[in-house]
Amino acid sequence: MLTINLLREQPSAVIERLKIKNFDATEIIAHVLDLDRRRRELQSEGDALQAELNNLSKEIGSLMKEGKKEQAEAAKKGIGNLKERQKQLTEAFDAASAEMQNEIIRLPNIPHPGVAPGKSAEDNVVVRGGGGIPELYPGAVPHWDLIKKYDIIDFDLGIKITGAGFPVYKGKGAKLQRALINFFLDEGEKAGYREIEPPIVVNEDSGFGTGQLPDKEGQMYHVGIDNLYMIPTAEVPITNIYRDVILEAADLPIRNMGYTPCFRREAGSWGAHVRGLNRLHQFDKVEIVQIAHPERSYDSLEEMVSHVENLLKKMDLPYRIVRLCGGDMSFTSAMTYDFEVYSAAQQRWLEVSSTSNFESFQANRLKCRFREKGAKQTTLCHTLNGSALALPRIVASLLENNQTPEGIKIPKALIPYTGFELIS
RNA sequence: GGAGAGAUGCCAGAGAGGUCGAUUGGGGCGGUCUCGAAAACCGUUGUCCGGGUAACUGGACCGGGGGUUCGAAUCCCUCUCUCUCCGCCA
Repeated sequence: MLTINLLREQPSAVIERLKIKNFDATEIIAHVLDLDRRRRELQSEGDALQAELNNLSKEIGSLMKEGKKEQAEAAKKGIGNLKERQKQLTEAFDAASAEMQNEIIRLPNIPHPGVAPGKSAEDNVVVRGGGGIPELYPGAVPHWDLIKKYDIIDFDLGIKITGAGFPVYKGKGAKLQRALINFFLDEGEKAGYREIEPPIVVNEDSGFGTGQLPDKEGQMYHVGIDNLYMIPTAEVPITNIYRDVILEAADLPIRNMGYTPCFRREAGSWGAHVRGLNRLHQFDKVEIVQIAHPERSYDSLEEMVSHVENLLKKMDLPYRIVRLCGGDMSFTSAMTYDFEVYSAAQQRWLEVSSTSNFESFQANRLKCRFREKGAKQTTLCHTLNGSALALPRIVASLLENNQTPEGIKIPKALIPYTGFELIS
């Protein structure tokens, strides 16, 4: 959520920069500023009235104390009208505030000046890449065939137990999951992240804090009886640790990470290119989250990008890093890097991580602030997060890229974690 | 799940219709003393929304929401959470 101060102070600059996201904010901002003006007028009038009422009450109080009953009763007489007026003012103020809030919430985050304009993924900027595209042997097949051949991931069994998109990992398939999670967490710890094991269902306030609610409730599984939401990403609980918190500047940046299963309904997004592990309702992910000083949040972003890149290098996966153009960025992000690994048998790039700086957009909703040493004033923090990493597509490309006639070779860095070198 | 108790500022804890943003203690910060530190003493210490260049100033906030009243931290209703006992249980 953008701050009202920014909209007040530089409305035209906001409109200009939101064009990069192909968003025309002209009308919304005009409406917001109008509501803001009205709201402030109403508040001034309401506050003055309240001050008058407070004074009258105090007078009545002292009259009562002095035993001047009649005078006190007389003073009560005029109050009725004032209270009627106050009721009107309060209602008008609440209405204007609520409407303003609803309008502001519709505005996406402002992209960083470094974000390129563009309409779709076609316009994204490839920053760099690494790892050679492997030459597969003639009998190579996509991962959805490999998992059957080696009986390591079972979609049909998942359908029986739960439904489509809930795979069952078996034997070496299950152990590979566990190995990847431990590998990612250990690497994260080396990079200075504190490990968190959060709840995987959250309340409404948390959903609102990171921006899943009120808009995207259709994308989350909802536990109706207790009004809780199953998390689509560990970003939600881990970032919400800092909801309604005032930090010290010296505490920043804060680096947390956590492994959780993630649940996504993916309503309406099934179709071509989502076979096998490419898109699931439940998957495992290690998420890294930083709370940063506004002046240094892009250092944090670079640091996170290097960390993710390092993971991909260690697993010898062919990858590329892409800076998303305005049109392909999420509503809440100011700058996003996507990491893609090449899936040799599918012959396409698969997104395995999205690492973003949200600047103060989430922090404003979260009320996550910090204070400079000695300062009285608080300032919104910047929040960042990234997948490091999401498992399914990593598994897909590991299986496809490393397949040989003898079986699937496990990358060296993972062998200490799997305890085996080959899936055969 | 049943019964009871409770929710106040960074923490502990007063406060039970009138001047309470809230006694007091601890902690933190600043100062005096000291070569320095401790102790002691003095001072200070929340958040949010308006107005004002500023000094300053109006309003709100005592778990959330609603009500009674001229006036509520204090009374009533409701929700949430915590604790104790009982039951159940990984």
